[in-house]
Amino acid sequence: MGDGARHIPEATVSRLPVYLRSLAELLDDNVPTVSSERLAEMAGVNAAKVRKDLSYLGSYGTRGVGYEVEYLAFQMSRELGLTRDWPVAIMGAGNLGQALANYGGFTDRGFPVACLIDADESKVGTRIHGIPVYAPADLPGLVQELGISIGIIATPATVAQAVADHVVASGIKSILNFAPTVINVPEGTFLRKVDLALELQVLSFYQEHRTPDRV
Amino acid sequence: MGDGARHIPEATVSRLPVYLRSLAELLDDNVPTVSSERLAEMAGVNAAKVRKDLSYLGSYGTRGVGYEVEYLAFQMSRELGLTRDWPVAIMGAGNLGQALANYGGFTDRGFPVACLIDADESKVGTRIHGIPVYAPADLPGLVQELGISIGIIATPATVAQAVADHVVASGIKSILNFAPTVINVPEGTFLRKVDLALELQVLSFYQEHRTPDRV
DNA sequence: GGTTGTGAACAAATTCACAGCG
DNA sequence: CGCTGTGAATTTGTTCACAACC
Repeated sequence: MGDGARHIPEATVSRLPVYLRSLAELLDDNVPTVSSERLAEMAGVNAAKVRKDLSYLGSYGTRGVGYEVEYLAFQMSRELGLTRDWPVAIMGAGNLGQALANYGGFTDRGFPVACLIDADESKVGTRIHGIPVYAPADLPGLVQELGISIGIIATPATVAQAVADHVVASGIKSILNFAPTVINVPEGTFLRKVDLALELQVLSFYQEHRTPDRV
Repeated sequence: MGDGARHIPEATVSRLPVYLRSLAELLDDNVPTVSSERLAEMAGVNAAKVRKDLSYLGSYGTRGVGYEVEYLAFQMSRELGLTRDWPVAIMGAGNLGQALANYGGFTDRGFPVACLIDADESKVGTRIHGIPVYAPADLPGLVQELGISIGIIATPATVAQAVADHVVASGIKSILNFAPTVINVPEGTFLRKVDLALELQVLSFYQEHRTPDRV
């Protein structure tokens, strides 16, 4: 066991998955050690940032040598809580919900899609891409039985807040919101958002103002 | 005309679309003016931040009153470059590409999906959700003819860099990357990324470390 | 009175630069 | 000698607090 790191900055936390992906590539290629310089190149950041970020996890490097890939990958997975699966429920079996259910990337990375939830009676009881569709009222039971820990909101914006409330009431503590609206959650619930059109609007801004190199 | 704002901070730019969405709601409800306080509530930030952010666009508020919703929305749209459409090309007609093509949110917000591009010969020439599928070699011509300005990369990670290079070579200056890998673009090309699994991994971290209220 | 717009104070994040160690 | 780990410096972003103005 043993630890030694506490309070990792938010900015660092959101870069850890990027480093982990790079480490996975290196593992695939049987590369035994990696320098901060090389890891920075792979992750698209600079070397000082890599070293500072990794230092929050502990002193896992060796001066003059670099980081042992396998060991660092293990420590990072552990820190990120990725040594176990986190089943997710996708709220909304419309376009976006179905697409996400069919997107292999979640299951591959330890986030199996346990169920889809939709209010449409005609969808309940069917399977979409192999994933069973349940009614909203079934959610609390599913959370218990399947150990669902994350809710992905893929509903229209109009109902997103109500759906989020139901997700929280069902005992889920983490929400990833794809609906293009702000939702509020109580203390103790973690919320992140992905706003697809927002990203395009930001690109539009920088296209108008032929400003920087990389945004 | 007249202007008066220059060099808007990145953090502000990525909040502008959120404010704009709130303003659109207020417009729908025929609300004539809005205070920074109310706008902050709708956008999920605090009032001081709203005022500072809006001040970069110019002095569009009235002390003691607030901001005129319609006027502010117009100025913001103009600043974001949203007074015209920006046609996009989706690279990759697999799961994710098809889902994005079918996702109404892009077209609705001024980013019509002009085409899908896929290397698979059997898909080329067909239509998916009404969007025509072309071969990669057709891209430069399409950029010219359809005025495509943004490329959305929805290919597997393995080919994402090559696809990005092709997008850039075809004359596109803005890229939104959905592939779970880092891609490099030359100076003068704008790049943003959406990493779906990354967001879940960050939630996993905070779930392990029962840390904050909101992430 | 009410609300904006903004300098000044503060906090977070990034980068520098080098001592410390293998 | 090479590369990490980290304090210090710098930059960027946020929040405060209040004068300016309607």
